[in-house]
Amino acid sequence: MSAIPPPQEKLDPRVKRTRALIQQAFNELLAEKGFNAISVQDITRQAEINRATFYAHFPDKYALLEYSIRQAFMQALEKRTLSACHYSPDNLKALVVIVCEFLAQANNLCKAGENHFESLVENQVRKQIQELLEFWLEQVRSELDPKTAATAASWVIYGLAQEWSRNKHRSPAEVYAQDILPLVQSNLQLKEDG
Amino acid sequence: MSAIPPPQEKLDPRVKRTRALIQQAFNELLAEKGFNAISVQDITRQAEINRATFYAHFPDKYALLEYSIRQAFMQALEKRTLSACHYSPDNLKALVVIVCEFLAQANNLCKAGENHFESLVENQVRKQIQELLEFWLEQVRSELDPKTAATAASWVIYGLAQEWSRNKHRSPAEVYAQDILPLVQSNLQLKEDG
DNA sequence: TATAATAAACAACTACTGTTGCATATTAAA
DNA sequence: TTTAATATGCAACAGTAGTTGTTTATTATA
Repeated sequence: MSAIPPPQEKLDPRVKRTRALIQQAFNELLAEKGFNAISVQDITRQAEINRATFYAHFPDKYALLEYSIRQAFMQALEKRTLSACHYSPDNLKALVVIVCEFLAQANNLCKAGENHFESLVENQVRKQIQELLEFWLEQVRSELDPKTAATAASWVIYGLAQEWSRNKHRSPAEVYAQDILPLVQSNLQLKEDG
Repeated sequence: MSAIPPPQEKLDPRVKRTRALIQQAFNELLAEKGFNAISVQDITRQAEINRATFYAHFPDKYALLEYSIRQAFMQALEKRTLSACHYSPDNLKALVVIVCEFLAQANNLCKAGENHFESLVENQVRKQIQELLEFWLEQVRSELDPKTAATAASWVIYGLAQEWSRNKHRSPAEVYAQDILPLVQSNLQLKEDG
């Protein structure tokens, strides 16, 4: 059994049930206390499964968080069918909005300053941004190689979105995305006659 | 006693000694096994101090790593007297080189894929890049507010340097820094007639 | 030098981690 | 329906994480 489970194909119903129980328990606990304060014991007590069973699915609570975040962010992307799209300024702006809103929501889940929480969110979200950008850039001409441009842009998007999400007096995500769009685009270094 | 100790002022010699022992033990252990594999017990055994004493100085091993990284990166910056400088393209390039070389060195310290290690390094290093850039931007005119420009540029610098440092067949840091300099500068959105 | 402050050592404690071997229950497939 | 595979439950294990109260040793200061 894989530790970070791949997209659910034909899954043993027991596995499906157990993972759902873990996920639900985890979400409930996240809502009531910070990620740091949650132990694997807490999760398995809440889910009413055996602790050893948890370790059969995830190496530790950090892997569970990574998995949850990845799932949630993929869902946010797919809800707006962004993953299947090509590059356009509008799509890029939509991507920024999604990241902003996702991080704002994530900030509500964890008490301030939960270092590991933030780091794991970042890793998972930024990687997916980068993958999407690389996919887009395959179809568009840039001054740079696509890998470098996608890397630069993904870090900028994530970084700015995170700063925005922590700002208490922030403008709407749409407005902010519009504001920083030129900055983000400058990292893609697109050729004008593309 | 503060958990993340401030720059050493007049410090009780016992405190100084203990922290030095912890640091040294930590570095020795990092050299021989990955960060994940190191326990607080390991550190205190190696340093020949009591385990409770460790907790009097650092909340956990992650805080110790943060402290070590911060110290090391600050030293790398100061060695080239960058922190006292103003903005110039040459200084910006030098900063990129420093980050690249620092990350290349850090990658040697930890076995591949040590998730928490990388995250903590990133947090500490990127914050310091951002602080320095904000300091520079106070003296220079930009299209954006300094905070936003510094945020964007700091994420790009860190992100690109990290990708570069993981590339097995990488060009010299100087060359790479020169290549990506325009990209980095585009995030600062400097006014030409500054 | 005498004294007050405090760092470090020590020991004990609760709780959690990650793992293992085995029994039981569920599932899929012949 | 029978059978083989496997997920889960269960119990126990050694090891670690943090914390606490007390004692001892070191330091700074009057």
